[in-house]
Amino acid sequence: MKIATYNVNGINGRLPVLLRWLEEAQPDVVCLQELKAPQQRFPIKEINAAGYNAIWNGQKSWNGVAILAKDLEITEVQRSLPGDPEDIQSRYIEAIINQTVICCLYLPNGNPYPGPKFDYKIAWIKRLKKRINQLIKMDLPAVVIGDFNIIPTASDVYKSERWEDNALYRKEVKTAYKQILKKGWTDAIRTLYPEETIYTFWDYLYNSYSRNAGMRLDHILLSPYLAGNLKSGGVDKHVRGWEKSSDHAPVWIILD
Amino acid sequence: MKIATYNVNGINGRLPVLLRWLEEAQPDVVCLQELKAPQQRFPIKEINAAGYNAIWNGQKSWNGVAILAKDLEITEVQRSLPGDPEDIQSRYIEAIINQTVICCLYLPNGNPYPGPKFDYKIAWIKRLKKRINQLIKMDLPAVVIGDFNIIPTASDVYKSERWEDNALYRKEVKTAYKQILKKGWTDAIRTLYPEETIYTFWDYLYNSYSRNAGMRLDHILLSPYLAGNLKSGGVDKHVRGWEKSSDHAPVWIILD
DNA sequence: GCAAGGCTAG
DNA sequence: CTAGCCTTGC
Repeated sequence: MKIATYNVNGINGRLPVLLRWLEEAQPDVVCLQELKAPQQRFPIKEINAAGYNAIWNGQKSWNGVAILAKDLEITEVQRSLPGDPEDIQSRYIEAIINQTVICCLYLPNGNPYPGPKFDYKIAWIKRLKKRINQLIKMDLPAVVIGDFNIIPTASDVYKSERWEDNALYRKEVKTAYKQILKKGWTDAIRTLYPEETIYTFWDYLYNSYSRNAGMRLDHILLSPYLAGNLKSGGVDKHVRGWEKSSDHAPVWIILD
Repeated sequence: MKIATYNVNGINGRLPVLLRWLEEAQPDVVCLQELKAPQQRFPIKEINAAGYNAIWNGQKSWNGVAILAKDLEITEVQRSLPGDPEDIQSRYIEAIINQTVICCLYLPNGNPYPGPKFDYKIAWIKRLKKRINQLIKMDLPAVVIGDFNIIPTASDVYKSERWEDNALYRKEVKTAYKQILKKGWTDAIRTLYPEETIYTFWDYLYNSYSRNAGMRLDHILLSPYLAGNLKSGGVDKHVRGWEKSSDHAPVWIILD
């Protein structure tokens, strides 16, 4: 089973690129972030025509997440991250597909630091930990996947020294990520490539992509149940170079 | 010499359509209206690459006029319509090309009627008459061409009875147009096709184009000196059906 | 319905 | 830089 994540940065503006990549990559399951479209404006017709079922959680202008699956039933489990009924941002959707729990997330960016947006990010991570640690406790086959807006280590960003006070790289955030791994989650891409420089995001500004001034923000975490099934994985970096591309590239793994 | 007018409704958004039409129609002289681009954002490089010289009078967001010519020298005569130094709208540009005076105009729409915008339109027409009647008095070969925002007669609009109070069809405006013709200007398209229903504009709304609910707003007037040289002319109506088209279609004549 | 610009967020 | 939304004008 090939499982991928792609922050599309606008599902409607990105549709031609998304369809082109789906056709090329043929993933079985795809988690999308930053739909930037209200629930009714998700292009379900075109997604269906490409051979995918989908569930999604839209929001006007910002955020929005979706899970797509090809020839597999999608059983929706959660449409929001438990723990804060006041939180109305569409950043989380969870489903069972092919006997595997798929947790698709778009974690808050948190900038500027310090401030309420950073506090919201930290609180959101806390809720996430609670949710996903339950999955481990229940010994379920689970994948936590999406745009974490977290740069895990200095190797995951170009010129890390410039990012110390950025919410993507603040020590509170890196610590939280480490704690998640410590509970038993496997960072699939880093496990496959322990030493390589791997980025999943390049800013639209400053010619970041051509200078390869990127960062690794999009992650795929495997529960202990699944860790041994990891076959391969990677970043479809070339997609970032396509005309009208997102600022993120798709990330994928294959589980057997 | 083939001379055309085309209200592009945004020169930058319309560039692919404009270049496609230039390639297809091969006009020698083209007058453009509604550039909707400041002076510095006119795509002169692409226009040059298509084989055209150009002069233009840009304005941020609104209006804007240009004259293009292929293999012909453009001698700019006026960058605004004389008679009101306070008028800063970019609606007029005049040049001599191939020994012919080309007056390219984008006449004010004038809606809503009544009101200051309508008064501005009437005042603008008065200034125009003054300018172009001088050209006749001097017995010059001259073409007054562009988007007049005037529906000359009931035959020039779908369901004329609905338009009596619209600034495009108000009697003051129709009367002014008739007065212009009376001074000796020849409405080239109407002269070539005295009886046909000919439209040059179809609103983006209400499926106007597919219902052919249009109007004739773009005109080419010939001075007496040139009237006998009119060979042929027409409206490139099919261009209005192209993907991402303007709401106007190009209008052209051939003079010998 | 469409284009531009100004806004906000990244 | 880029997307979406809002406003303005037609």
